[in-house]
Amino acid sequence: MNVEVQILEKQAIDKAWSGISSCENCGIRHLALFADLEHDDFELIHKPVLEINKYTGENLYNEGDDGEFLYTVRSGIVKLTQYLPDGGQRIVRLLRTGDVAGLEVLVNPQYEHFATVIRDAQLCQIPRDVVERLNKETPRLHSQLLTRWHNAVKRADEWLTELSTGSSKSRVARLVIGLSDKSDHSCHLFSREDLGAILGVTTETTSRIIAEFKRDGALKDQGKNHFWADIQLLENIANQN
Amino acid sequence: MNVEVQILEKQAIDKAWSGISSCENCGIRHLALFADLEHDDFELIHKPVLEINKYTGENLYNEGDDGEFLYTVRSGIVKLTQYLPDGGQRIVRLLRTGDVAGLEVLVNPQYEHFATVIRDAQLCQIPRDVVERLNKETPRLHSQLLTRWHNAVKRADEWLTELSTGSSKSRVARLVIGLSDKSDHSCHLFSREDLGAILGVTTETTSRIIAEFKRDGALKDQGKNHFWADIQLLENIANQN
DNA sequence: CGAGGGATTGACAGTAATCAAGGGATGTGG
DNA sequence: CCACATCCCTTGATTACTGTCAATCCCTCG
Repeated sequence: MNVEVQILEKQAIDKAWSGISSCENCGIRHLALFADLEHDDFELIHKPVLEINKYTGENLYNEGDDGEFLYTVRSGIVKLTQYLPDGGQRIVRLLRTGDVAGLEVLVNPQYEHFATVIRDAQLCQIPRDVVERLNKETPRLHSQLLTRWHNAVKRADEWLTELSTGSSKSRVARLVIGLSDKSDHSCHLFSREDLGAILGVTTETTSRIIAEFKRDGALKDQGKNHFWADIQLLENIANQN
Repeated sequence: MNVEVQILEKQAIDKAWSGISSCENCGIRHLALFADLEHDDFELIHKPVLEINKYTGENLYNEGDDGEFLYTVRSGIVKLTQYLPDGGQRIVRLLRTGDVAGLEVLVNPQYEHFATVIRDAQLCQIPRDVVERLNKETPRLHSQLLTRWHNAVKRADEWLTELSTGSSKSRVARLVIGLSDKSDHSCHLFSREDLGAILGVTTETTSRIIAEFKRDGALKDQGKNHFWADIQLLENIANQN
């Protein structure tokens, strides 16, 4: 952990101990796990909720680790990866603002994925105890928890039907669409390796297809894996072969 | 719906109205959604929970339908299917004894899949109201609900890493292992079309690979899609190419 | 400027999809 | 009881796609 993170965490610790209000007044609370909590509920938080920063490539936790914390994503993107016995790997989900990493520890003591930041992220690190206690003592957390689980399943299903069905080209097109901001056609991609692990294809295939999209004008390179995307054209590609 | 089903449903209706005890004394309750409920909780069930029989090929509900019921699978197998805009289809999950179809209606009013029986099934049809009411009034349902959601996500992730990663041959091998009873090496498969839709490959490819397994002795045909499986050999196949 | 890591491209082999035809079981009607 | 139709499974031939191995390019960083 670098010095900058330590300092940020120090500030966060101060904030947490100086008053639980950090959660109650959270700027993204309407998106977060604690959205429905009321004033008194926050009294139940007796362990610090840290606000931490993690940078691309850093790891949150590993599969099999004892699940001490849940992480709410405030900004950035986290990937969840699983490995096969033969070494094959697959990214099974991406987490973005409002999503929670490590929900499974409320049911099972160990993490079920490798969680890695793939776009600089700001996270809330919530001790498992806190969520368990709130879950026992206030009904206002239940519906948020059910909603998170529901979203995870829904996303997993879409991942399967949209990103793991059809030709490589269709799948890359669907992924690019999913990573695009439809309002301004901007699109920030990940490394070809990660894109491949999301789609279950090799990095070479991914690279070839994205290069082809660039040649066809479906993507316009703006440097740093940042592109302008022709959504309509990509949708046509996604729905044909 | 045929006459036999009507008669069975009639019996089930009689049972349900004759006393809510049908759920309280359910033979598979330890596996079911209501596992943790206590005597008084059953008083909250004011609508009939029907026990229905459905046969292979019959449909439980369609994507987009208004979700009036949840279904607990007592026996048999139900597939959940999703379609792509271009007509492609994909089976995203199989439900077996103890699983619940249609959980999503507790969060969202409409079903999110097509649910179809692929092995003759006995189901409990539970009105959504009943579960919602229980969920509001007794905390003992929460942990079961969270567990169901957790299982659904876990299964979805395994589906992706094990059944949608690697060569067709590996994937078919993994699927066959997953459908095998390890204690007696028996294995009951589905139609080649369904197997293909589970794996995201064509029926021809699936058929070729299963035929090859038969020639190699990994599977021994016992008629009616029933096989003896050499698990060890299949695992070797799954973990190489 | 050189080193290193990711992205791209090429050539080729291997795999899976497609199109098409046969085989085998089941069920129905003559 | 047999002939035939139907449905699904199997197989073949061919094409198209994707993985593999290897080389090169490009950008960033030291």
